[in-house]
Amino acid sequence: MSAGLTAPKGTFDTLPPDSARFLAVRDTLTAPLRRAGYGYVETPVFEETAVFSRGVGESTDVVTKEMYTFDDRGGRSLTLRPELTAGLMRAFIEHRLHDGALPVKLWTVGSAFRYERPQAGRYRHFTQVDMEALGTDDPALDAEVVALGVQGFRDLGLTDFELLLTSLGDATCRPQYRELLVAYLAKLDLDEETRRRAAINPLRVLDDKRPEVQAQLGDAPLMVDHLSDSTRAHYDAVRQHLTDLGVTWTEAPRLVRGLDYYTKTTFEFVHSGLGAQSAIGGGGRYDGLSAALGGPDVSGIGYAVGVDRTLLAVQAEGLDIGAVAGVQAFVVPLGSEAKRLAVRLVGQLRQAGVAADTVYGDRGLKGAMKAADRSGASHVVVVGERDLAEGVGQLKDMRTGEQRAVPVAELFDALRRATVGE
RNA sequence: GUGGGUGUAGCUCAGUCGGUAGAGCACCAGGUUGUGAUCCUGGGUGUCGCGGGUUCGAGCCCCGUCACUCACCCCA
Repeated sequence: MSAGLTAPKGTFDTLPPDSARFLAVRDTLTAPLRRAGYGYVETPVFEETAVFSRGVGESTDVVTKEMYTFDDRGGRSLTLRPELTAGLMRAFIEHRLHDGALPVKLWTVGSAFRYERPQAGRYRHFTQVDMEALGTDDPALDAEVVALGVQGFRDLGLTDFELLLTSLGDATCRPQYRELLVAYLAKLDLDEETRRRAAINPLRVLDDKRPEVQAQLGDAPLMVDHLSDSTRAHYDAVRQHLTDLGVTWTEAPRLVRGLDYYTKTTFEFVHSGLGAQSAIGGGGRYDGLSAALGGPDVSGIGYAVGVDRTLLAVQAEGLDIGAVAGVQAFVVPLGSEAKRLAVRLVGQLRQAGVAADTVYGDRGLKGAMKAADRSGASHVVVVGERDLAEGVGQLKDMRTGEQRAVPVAELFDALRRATVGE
């Protein structure tokens, strides 16, 4: 709009009243984690670049072309986190949490950064809720993690979302399957770009949305048909537990994730009201991540949910969440003497836990009443010169319009009583 | 990174054939020298994204550029 400073490309500001909805979504998504014994963790928003190049995977798009990487003044290569799991795992290893009781259950929420072409629901700066259950390879834990994700969306009132579920195999069966798939893809008529992708990560070709590509994949071999016995047993157990937990899902044998660390159970939450960027959350098991970062060979599972995208989903479904409460009481002074009383009264009310406000700047009575109306206050006190001369203020109920004189000394109590229970 | 669409007031938008801007909402003030939400009246709050070109004259036409947006890709 102006030629002045603007938020960087691909970023946005969240302002009132939308910001209240953002907070409500964020807190609703994390509540199930807190109820399930997950502990809050805070890690830096930037890490040594190796945390991501080794953790997320050297060959991934995220690492090769989407990271904000820079050298600091000490010559260290640092990177703004493109996701939150790798940093959490780094902290888990650094502080030897694996030496304690297992599983270690953690969650965090915060900013992530990726240099991508902005699009609906895709930004260069975004906010994720991230949770991890580390150190135990128990299918019941996989089910717990998935169910907690579902719970967050349910608590928001979302209905137009779906859980996509599959197993990506493990270190024993995936390499064999990968060979099968590579051989299959080699026979297809694919463009240069897709051929390159097939060489780096053949599984990702399965996820291609272009009809001309999909048309050729009709009888492509699927990972779920080539799982090892133990991996299959694990996946079966996960599904059994999910059924017991009342979670429904859609089998998605072609589901692929763009981060290299995923193994076995893999899932995505998609919402139908968001356009192309339909994934509001995703995750899975990553039994090789700790070792890749130089830690012990421990397993892990977790997910990331996009707070901004979930907010878009909430709005797409027209859900009324995080409505701004406004204040309960409002004081309108006329004249400098009344102003002192108003400031004092509002201060007392706030200390007593009553949400209160007054007007600032030079405003006439009409304008002040308008501000009082906008504030959402149910009760307003008007104090003018004439009232002060009589030692009273006018207490007005904004809903009924009724107004009565109250002695100045009793205004605080009268307002506090009037707003109780609101 | 590739391709399409759009940029006019705080917001949503109109602007004819090229003649230097308008509506609704919002906001402010007055009607009521002391009363909001209704009503009436008044107020435009603008670098027509930016830069250049054509023209007597550009919001409108041309070129470039930036931003936003949608899709591919990627993914939260």
